[in-house]
Amino acid sequence: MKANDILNKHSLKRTSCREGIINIMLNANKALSETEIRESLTGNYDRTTFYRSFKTLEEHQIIHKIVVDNLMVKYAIDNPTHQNKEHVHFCCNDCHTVQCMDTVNVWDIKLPDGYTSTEIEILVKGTCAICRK
Amino acid sequence: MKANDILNKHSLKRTSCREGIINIMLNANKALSETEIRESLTGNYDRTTFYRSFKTLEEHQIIHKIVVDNLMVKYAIDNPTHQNKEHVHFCCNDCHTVQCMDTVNVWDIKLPDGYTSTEIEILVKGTCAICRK
DNA sequence: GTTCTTGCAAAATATTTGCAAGACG
DNA sequence: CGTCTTGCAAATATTTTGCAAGAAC
Repeated sequence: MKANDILNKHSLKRTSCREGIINIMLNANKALSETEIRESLTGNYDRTTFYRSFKTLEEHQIIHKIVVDNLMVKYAIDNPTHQNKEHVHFCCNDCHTVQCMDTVNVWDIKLPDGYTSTEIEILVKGTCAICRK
Repeated sequence: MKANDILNKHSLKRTSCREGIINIMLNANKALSETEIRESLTGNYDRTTFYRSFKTLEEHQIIHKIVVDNLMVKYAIDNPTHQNKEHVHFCCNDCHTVQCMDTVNVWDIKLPDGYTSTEIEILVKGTCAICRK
C-alpha cells in the first residue's frame, strides 16, 4: 500500500509532507527520529509541521511513537500485519537503532486484582546483531 | 533503612535535599514526579538541584527513573528486596499514578539470533484498582 | 469556496552547563 | 581546609499555540 492510499483510507489530505513521512517510514526497516526523517525528505518543512504531521498520523494509527529515554524519540510505521498486536521494541545501546520486533512473542501479563490493562509497552535494550559482530 | 544510612552507604554527602527526596520516596507507595516531590519537601530547592540530585541518586541505584511519555517522568525508590530484578511499571490512564509492580512476573524474552539484552522495560497502561471502582 | 494544512513568530516546558558561594565531613 | 553541592543565570532543546496565507478537495 502506497502513502496516498493510506492517507485516502483515513480521509486525510494528501500533502507532500505527509506523503514524504509515510514513504520514508515504509522503506525504513527501523524507527526514525524527527531529524532523520527531515534529512531524508526532499522538501524542507518547518518543525511545527513535522510535529503536527506526526500527531495526526499517530492519532490515525498510521505510525506510532517510541520514547527510549526522555531524549530519544523515534517513530515507526504501523505494520498492518501486526496492527493492534503488542510488540517488542529493541534499542541497541551501541548504534542506537530502534526496531520493532515482530517475531518476538509477548505473553499476557497477569496484574493484581482490580487492575486492567489497555496497552503494554516493552522496550528491550542491548546489542543488536550487527554491533554484536 | 533511613535516608541517612542510605547516603552513608554510598559515601554521598548528607544534604537536606537528598535526605528529603529519599524520605519522601521511602514513604510513597508510588512513583513521584519532580513537581510532586518539590511540593512535598519542606525546603525550597532550585530545579537544577533536583535534576542533579536525581542524577546522583540514580547513578548510585538508589532510585530509578520511569519515563511514561516525554512529558511524564517519575521516580521511584529502588526497593532493596527486588534490586536488580526486572519489574513491571503500571500507569493508570485515569489518575496517572505510576507504580512498581513487584508481584507481577516478568518472563524471559527470546530475541532473534545475534541480539543480546541488558535491560528490559515494561510499562503497562490501564486502569488501577482504585479508579476501577 | 470551504475546510484543512503550513510557516512563522512566540511562548511554554524541560534539561544542561559554568561559575561563584556555601555546606559537608 | 579540601571537596562536593547548591543557586543563579543563561544556554540548549523540545513541544505547543495563534494567526494569516496557502493548498487540498
